[in-house]
Amino acid sequence: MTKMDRMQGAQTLPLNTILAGDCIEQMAALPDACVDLIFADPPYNLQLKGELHRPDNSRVDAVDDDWDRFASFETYDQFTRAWLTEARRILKPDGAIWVIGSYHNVFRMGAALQDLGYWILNDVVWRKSNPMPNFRGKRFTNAHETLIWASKSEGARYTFNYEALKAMNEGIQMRSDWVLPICTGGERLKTDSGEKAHPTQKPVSLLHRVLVGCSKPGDVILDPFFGTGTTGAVAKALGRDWIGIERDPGYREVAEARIGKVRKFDKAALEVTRAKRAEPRVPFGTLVERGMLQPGETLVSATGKSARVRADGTLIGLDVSGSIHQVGAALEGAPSCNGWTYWHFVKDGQRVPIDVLRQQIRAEMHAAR
Amino acid sequence: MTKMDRMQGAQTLPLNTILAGDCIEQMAALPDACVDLIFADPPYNLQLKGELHRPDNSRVDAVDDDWDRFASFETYDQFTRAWLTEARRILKPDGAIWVIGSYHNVFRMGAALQDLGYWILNDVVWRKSNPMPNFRGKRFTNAHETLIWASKSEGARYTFNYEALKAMNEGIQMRSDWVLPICTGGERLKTDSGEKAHPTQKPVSLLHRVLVGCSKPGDVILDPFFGTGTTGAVAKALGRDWIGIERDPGYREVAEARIGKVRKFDKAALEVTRAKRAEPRVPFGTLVERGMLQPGETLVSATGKSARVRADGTLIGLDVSGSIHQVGAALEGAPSCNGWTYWHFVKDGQRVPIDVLRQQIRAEMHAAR
DNA sequence: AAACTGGATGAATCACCAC
DNA sequence: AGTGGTGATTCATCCAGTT
Repeated sequence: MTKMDRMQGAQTLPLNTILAGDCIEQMAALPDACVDLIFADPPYNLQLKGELHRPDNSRVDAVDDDWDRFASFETYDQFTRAWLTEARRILKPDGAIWVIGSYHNVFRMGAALQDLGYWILNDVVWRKSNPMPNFRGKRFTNAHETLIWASKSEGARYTFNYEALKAMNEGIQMRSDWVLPICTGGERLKTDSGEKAHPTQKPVSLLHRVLVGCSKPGDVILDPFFGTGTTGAVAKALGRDWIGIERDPGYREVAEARIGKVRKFDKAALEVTRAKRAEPRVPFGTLVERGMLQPGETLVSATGKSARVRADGTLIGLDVSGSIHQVGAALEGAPSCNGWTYWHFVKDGQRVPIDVLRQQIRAEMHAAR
Repeated sequence: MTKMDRMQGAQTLPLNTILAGDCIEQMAALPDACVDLIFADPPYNLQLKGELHRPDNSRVDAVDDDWDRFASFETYDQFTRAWLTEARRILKPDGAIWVIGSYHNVFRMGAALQDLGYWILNDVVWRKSNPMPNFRGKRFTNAHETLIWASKSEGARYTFNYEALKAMNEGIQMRSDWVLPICTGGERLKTDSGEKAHPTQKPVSLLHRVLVGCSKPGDVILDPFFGTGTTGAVAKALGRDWIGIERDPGYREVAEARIGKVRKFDKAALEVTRAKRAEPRVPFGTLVERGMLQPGETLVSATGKSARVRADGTLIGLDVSGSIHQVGAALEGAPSCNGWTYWHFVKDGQRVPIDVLRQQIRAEMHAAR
């Protein structure tokens, strides 16, 4: 792309503004092949039924906004295919799209992307370091969301800043799973009355990684579900042009104010994004799952006690069952016990502390970082 | 389910065998509602174009077997919907399914599951601790695969061993992202000539977590894409019955030999941490009947509320009377309240939760059994 | 001042049995 | 099948207020 092209585009495109209205209609008013990258965080169609309370009886503030309600999967699919069709038309031939969703909607979006001729490059998992737990103990903690990265078509020469991402990841190739905290604290935009300005504000760190990895300075980034404008804020800071589309006047107002305060190349703000990296916790159950220890196998202590391993990674001794720490403490009559050093397995007649197995797993995890 | 039902099922179902042939035809020959859990690892529809080479020019041994090739998304969808339809028919009403895939096929499977009436419970990310790097540096390291866990229909009472999974994870509830290594080393089955026996053999650890978490001893587990039989091997070790379906005689042979060598873990090892919900119900009135609490006695809460015990096992407070739960909820203005943990009696100046008395009764019931 | 404590909160498809 | 009663259930983080 020459400088001249960019100048012409800049004259006709509503750069660095928020378009008011429905995203399909607003995209329809844009010319063909004018956008380098699209980031889209559409309604998830959560289909929540009743209220949910935490064990302390406080009420969970659910996403029950009108914009997230659809009559059926069919209705949702029609909506999805309509906006993805317009999005593809306005993408440049070597442009790309990122979409984000949860299991409620992401499978439908992925299938639609493929059907419409997009070419999926990766799916990326945003592993939340601090998700909301499953309060009723009925399912796994819903601890991630899924992003899909796709080019406009097969064979397109999409932008991928491999070295920048590798540098961002301490010299190791960036993987398809990203550990990032959810948007809380000072980053979370509030109304004057102290409520959250938007129920699903995405963290700056997520957009930072997407835009650093998959766009260049001067690129045009479009977000058809702009909300409170995280995409615009990060694009501005990184020296990209942006176009937002948002229906809700309240969200637009918050986004305008927010982006107005952003300074270009504000490196200090971007450094906040790094996720903390502590020594990984290795549950004892992992050793059992991986077959390093067998259910039924006997562990022994230096004091001559013994217990047997169960399939769920608990131990069972005489009259007691529970974690390696609990059973160790009970057998010794002690208030607490470090099961990792207390318990040993027997190999070739030798007692080996189970902590040796934990070290092996930690070594693997470290290599995979 | 009674013992008799299980015996009848055992007589008609081809338990603990590998059925030879196409999975749709073989499932069609099974009766309605006969299976507790399905684990399915279908062809991924990978669509690899040419050969892939590492930086040192060695060739990557990719999945390019015939069974993994489909002419188009339409063909793949037809196949997917056909086998998922049969799978749903043979599932018991409270049964569930796990499917695994990558971005090539998982979006199509997820949408099909929803369209066919399955109810998605979680999507789970298998985060590989040792994935193959992206040799060309054109994309993110493809470091995960996606599993979908779904019940047969909305509202079904699926099996979820919450406490066992929590125990397996050092006392913290299990999340939707699982870090597990890929299947390598001694676990990876080889042919006589030393090649991989199957291109996509799944690790035992993955199936262990699925089966410990979502099935019970004695359940019937079906795997319609059996391959080298990881599902059968883990099911046998965990004391579950299994049915495999596999087209390829070579894979069947490897699987048979493999499963023949597996030993079932003993009964004590298969016992898993039990949920409190499984404990017998004790009416509060029993404590009064047995004289553990006296009619007229005052109970107190940690929040400073109080109420008095009546002879019929109800409480009476200011303006309210009813069960321990109802009075607690009313006094707190809460939607619900667990009276067992909310109310305390006073002994030697100390507040003691009435749940302690319930535990005494349960211990007696246990001893008398 | 630094450390500690209590409260709040986040895209959530979050019981089950007896009558 | 619908209703009502019992009673089981949470992790990481940030902030405000206190020691």
